[in-house]
Amino acid sequence: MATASRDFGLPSEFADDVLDVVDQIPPGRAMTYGDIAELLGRGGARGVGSVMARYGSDVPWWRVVRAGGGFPQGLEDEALAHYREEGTPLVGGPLAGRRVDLSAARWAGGPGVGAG
DNA sequence: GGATTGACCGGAA
DNA sequence: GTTCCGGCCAATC
Repeated sequence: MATASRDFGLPSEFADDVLDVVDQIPPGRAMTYGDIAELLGRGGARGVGSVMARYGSDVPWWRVVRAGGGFPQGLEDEALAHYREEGTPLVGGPLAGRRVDLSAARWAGGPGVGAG
């Protein structure tokens, strides 16, 4: 697994795995860097972020947020635009949106993802 | 292999 | 709510 639509070879299986999980996040949902790292069982919030910074362009990176629902550094506006069109639950509503409402958007890796 | 960077996390003031 | 600090890990030069 972890190699379905990407064939440009990644520097490590970790990177490939991270992108794979992010790609599994359904629209209108979101996950935190720490959650992805924990779902994989390795890496870490920092490790996930590092991979995303280089290869996140190939996956719906906006569905990945920081702990608490914050947006990726330097892409706040980009992410916000995607949440509005996907209908992702935002704190205070789509007009106040500055954070994702993880209490409603948090995705724990649906059935078939991770170790099960 | 060493040093530096970066889309992070949690705690405290 | 904002700011400062240490810890954590992977990619890059």
